[in-house]
Amino acid sequence: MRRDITPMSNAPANDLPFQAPQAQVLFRPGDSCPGLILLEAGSIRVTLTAANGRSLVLYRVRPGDMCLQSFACLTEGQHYSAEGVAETALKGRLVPPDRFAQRMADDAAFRGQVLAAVARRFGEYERLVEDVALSGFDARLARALLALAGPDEALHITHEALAEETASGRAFVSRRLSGFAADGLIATQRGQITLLAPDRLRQIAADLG
Amino acid sequence: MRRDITPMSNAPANDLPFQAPQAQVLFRPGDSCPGLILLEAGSIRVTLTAANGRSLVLYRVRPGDMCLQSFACLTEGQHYSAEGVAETALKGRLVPPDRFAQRMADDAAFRGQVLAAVARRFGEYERLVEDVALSGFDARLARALLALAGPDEALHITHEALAEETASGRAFVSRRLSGFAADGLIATQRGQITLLAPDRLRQIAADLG
DNA sequence: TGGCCCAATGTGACTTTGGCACCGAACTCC
DNA sequence: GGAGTTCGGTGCCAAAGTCACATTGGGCCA
Repeated sequence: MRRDITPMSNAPANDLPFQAPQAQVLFRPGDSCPGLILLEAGSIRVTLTAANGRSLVLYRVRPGDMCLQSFACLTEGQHYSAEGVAETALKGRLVPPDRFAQRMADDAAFRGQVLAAVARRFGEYERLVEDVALSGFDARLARALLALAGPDEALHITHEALAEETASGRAFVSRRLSGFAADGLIATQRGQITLLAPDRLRQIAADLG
Repeated sequence: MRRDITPMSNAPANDLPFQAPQAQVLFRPGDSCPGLILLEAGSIRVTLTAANGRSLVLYRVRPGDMCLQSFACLTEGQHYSAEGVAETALKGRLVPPDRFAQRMADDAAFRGQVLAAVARRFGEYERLVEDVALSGFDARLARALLALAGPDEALHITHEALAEETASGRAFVSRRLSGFAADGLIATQRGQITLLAPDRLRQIAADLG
């Protein structure tokens, strides 16, 4: 394990409880893997950075889900290939590599849970590829806004961060947000965006034609 | 099973042998899943098409590998989300859903094989996302040329097909190929491309800066 | 309060990429 | 050798991404 994820002392034999503060870097490309993280509370953001310096958000791990970046490490003895950051304070459990192999063999419920998570992640990767390779930018931006908005239809996020979400550039995000605002879809303040017409955004996100 | 993949009659109890001719469509989005394909010979091309009509090649299944499009179906009872086509004549085995579940539970070697394949596919998805979202076009094109070239440093492929490989448009592929040819990197004839300077192509494919 | 600093945003100019249309060249099949 | 079809080249324009620089808003501190 790396970068002081804190194992708690009264851990049961197989699942090691852990927690991490917000903004903690959980793993970086090249790190070896301490085990499978089962997340109980918080959000992990997994980011990929290319050789040329550009980067984007691959996916997020939410409570009840597991961090499958660890998966390749656990089954193939590989290393992490992306970066994971705690978006919020985290609480969860850590299944060490040997326990992971054992539970995959013996524990049908655990196995089912892992396979289901793998299947979901495959689906999300497909959607991501479709998003970045086949969708128009406005659709991608609208999807990001809808996905990141809270129940109050507002987001606290900078244009810079939105650019990383949409695999685009900050300047272009600014321009398109201005466009959205001019169309009455959103209202922008510094560091905050409010969705005024989520239904019309959903229509843009559908991206036909 | 769909579109007349041909199960052979003298099949052993659990793995159903199958074969398919070249250009056979193995599955389309929405199809339900007949089982896990273990490929012994040939190549399956898996293609994703978006609502707006654009499409790209997600990955290929090669001999010794398995078609994990089936995976989500087998573990979650979902349906295919992409299209699979036999690029060449295929030979392989088909593990039906119930046998799949059983072997995942009982057969450690099989389970290991599946998990390894899953881990590999995750890696390939990451590379694909990096390719289409973070790389410049010339790097993507160079990678496609290198990946698809035979041992004789030549490819038989149309610009149209290269456009689908690179998630781009045919016209733009033509233009950039002309550029590559002008730089002495490749030679083009109708329906064929010869790599003249694979090392320089690899350098472009590395895409720094 | 006023000044300062810095992160966040707005904008002009330019490059790269993608889309569309149309043309000519090359191949195929009679 | 003529017709039809596929493939590739090119002009033109729109979308997307980049870079540089101006501007704004907020927080912080004397």
